[in-house]
Amino acid sequence: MSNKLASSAKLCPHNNQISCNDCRLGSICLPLAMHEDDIIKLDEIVQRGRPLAKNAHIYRKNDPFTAVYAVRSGSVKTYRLTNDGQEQVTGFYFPGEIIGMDGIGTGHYANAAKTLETAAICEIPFDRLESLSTEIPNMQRHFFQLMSQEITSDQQLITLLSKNSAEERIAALLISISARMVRRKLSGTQFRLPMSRTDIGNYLGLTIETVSRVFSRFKKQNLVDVDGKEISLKDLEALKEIADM
Amino acid sequence: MSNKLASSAKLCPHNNQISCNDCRLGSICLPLAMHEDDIIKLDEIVQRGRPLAKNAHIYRKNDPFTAVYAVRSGSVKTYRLTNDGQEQVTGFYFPGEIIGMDGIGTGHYANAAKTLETAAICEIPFDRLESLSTEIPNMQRHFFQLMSQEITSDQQLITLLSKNSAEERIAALLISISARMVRRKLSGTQFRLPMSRTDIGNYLGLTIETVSRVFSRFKKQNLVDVDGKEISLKDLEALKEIADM
DNA sequence: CGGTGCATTGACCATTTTCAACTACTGTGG
DNA sequence: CCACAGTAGTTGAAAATGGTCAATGCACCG
Repeated sequence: MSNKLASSAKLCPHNNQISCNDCRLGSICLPLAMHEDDIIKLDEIVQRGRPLAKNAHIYRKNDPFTAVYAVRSGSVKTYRLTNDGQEQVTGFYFPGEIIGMDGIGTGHYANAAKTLETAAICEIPFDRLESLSTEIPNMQRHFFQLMSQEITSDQQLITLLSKNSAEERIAALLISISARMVRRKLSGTQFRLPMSRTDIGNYLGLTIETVSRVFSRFKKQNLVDVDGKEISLKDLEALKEIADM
Repeated sequence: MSNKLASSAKLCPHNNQISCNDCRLGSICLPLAMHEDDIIKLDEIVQRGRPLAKNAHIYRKNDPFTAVYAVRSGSVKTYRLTNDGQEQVTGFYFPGEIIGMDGIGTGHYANAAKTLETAAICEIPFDRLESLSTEIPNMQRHFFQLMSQEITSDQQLITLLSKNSAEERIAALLISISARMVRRKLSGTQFRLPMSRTDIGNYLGLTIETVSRVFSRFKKQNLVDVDGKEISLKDLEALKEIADM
């Protein structure tokens, strides 16, 4: 019976009874490279809320920093507001990825995070994570790695925005999402883009019209098949070539 | 006699005998908000090399990460290489600012850093800083802050590249450098830009020609006075307005 | 069934890039 | 000490990329 429960938990990522040990994201999420007994300690501090609706805020800019969050299911965007109130999307996050680390320094989140669709989120209170880090050296190291991954990915985006054309930017985003799908053992060539064209454009520094036109061009060149948010990458190699990797 | 030495040390930032306690960058560098006896401990691990020539590398991409560096005098740029070998400048750094933290995660620097002019650099071995951090809680906190400042400033650049015109980008850079001059108790309206037009353009995602034209336009509008690398900001308010702050 | 939000497409426009010519400055070797 | 090559910066004209404005389509929902 309890066995049956565990196995059904593996199947439904929205389930909030699941433990870090059972979670099939273990191989890419925080537990990555942790010993089983350390995972149990981590598991004890992780708060699993009920699934959030689409467009729900996980935290807002300037909220006091209390926790980092792991996406368990669904997807999330982070964004900043410019001085004149415009939105700037700074990242898209998929299951197994961690958000909220930008708040560590100041004690307040520098970004806001909201769900792009129904999503389940694990909350990891930072004070408890901090004390856990002193117990588990691997934990601290892994955490440092996550922070500097954030820096690295921001700098990749800087390069993309600074040097690449609209087509190159969009190809790069598709390739990046594809790779993250593969990491989750899902199809890297057929998936659903959870974000709107507006969000894509905002993230890549393009207007929604340009995004739409590039998708149409890619379609005409038989590089992709797009039907609204459903996308299928028909020629991954050519896309990688365009994305310049 | 030793008094005389100490006072002359304060005057010459290239001097490598100076201690963190005497360094006039103390108020903005790592010692910020540290107790005097903690500064002495920090001082013991800081390596002060002789001044580096212009265009000297402090570290290269993929060098093993062993230390972070504080700029003591002169200035530095950090940059990445794109897959096809182009340079992408990711930051300019002035005295009191810390570089090299992008290496913490992977154990290898993700960027390269080179001097823009003759510069003195303090090397802070990371393993010793790490153990010092366990002794001095403030130290660890301050260090976390530095890392997330890096994230925040990268994200500001992302926003700038994504949303702003050439004029806005350049105004924003000038305002940023001006503010950092003021922080060092120097003139915020008259200074020397240590980097080339090429570096500015590279950093801001513009061609060198566009940078040059924007400077000329600003000059015509009496916002600035430019003579090569010497610049004087004639109308700080108007520039701030353009930079959208 | 009409409304609303999101996406697509076209025509036109603006900003920035590209290409090219020219100037000023710097350092090196004769 | 001068000449000259090489580097850095400025300016102009033409080209291109992406943005703006506007019309239309389409799905979802009260």
